[in-house]
Amino acid sequence: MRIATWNVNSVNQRVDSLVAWLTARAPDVVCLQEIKCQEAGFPREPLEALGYNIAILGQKTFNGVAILSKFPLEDIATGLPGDDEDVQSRFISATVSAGSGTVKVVCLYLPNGNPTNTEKYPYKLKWMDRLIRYTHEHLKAEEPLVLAGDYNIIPTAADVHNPELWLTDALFLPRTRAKFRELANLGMTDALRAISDDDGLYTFWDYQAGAWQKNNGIRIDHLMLSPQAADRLSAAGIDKHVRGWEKPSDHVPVWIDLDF
DNA sequence: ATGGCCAATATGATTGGA
Repeated sequence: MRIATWNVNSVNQRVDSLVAWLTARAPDVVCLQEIKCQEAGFPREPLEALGYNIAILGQKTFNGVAILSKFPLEDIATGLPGDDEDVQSRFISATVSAGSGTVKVVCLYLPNGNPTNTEKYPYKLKWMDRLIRYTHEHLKAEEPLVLAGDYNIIPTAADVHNPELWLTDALFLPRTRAKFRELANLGMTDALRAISDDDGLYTFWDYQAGAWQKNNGIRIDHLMLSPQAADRLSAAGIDKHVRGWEKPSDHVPVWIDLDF
């Protein structure tokens, strides 16, 4: 089973790229972030034509997440538990069954957290605490679980082209990275790092200041795997070339293969 | 952080992104 994540930065701006990429990479399940539309405005038809079922948590203008799956989507749930006041559309989950196995897939869009001297950074840290609690609870099932999405977290200095520039940024602050390690230490495996220790593996290049041309990137899109999912991991990759397409998102797709 | 961007909005300037 191939599972991918991609922050598309407006799904309606990315339909042509999405169709081209889905056709070439042929993922079974795709987690999309920043669809930037309500459910009624989601471009269902071209994606359903490729054989995908779709679960959507939309929001006007900002955020918004969706899961595409060639297998039926069951037990769809929206919203990360732990804060009834949080109305931002950043979390949707579903269970996917292939013939030979079942996996729970979570699609998440973790808050950016900048500027750090505003309420945005505490919101990010609290969101991470909620994600850690959610994961802790769901790991008790001892089943394949994949947390895929835009984490807005640079885990280590090996995941950024120029670490010095990010030292005070919400994506790279010690407190942010410590909470990411806390998630990992529950027993979640960073799929890409289980496959490769290479430097220069990035998933985001800013639109500004020629970041793409200079390869001034960061790795912030991740698939975190429960032990039962990690034991089935056979491959992982970043589709970097997509950043060079016409009218690109600033993020590129990341994918894994699980042996189901 | 930023020279340089991009997307959405009852739009033509502002907000948010990372």
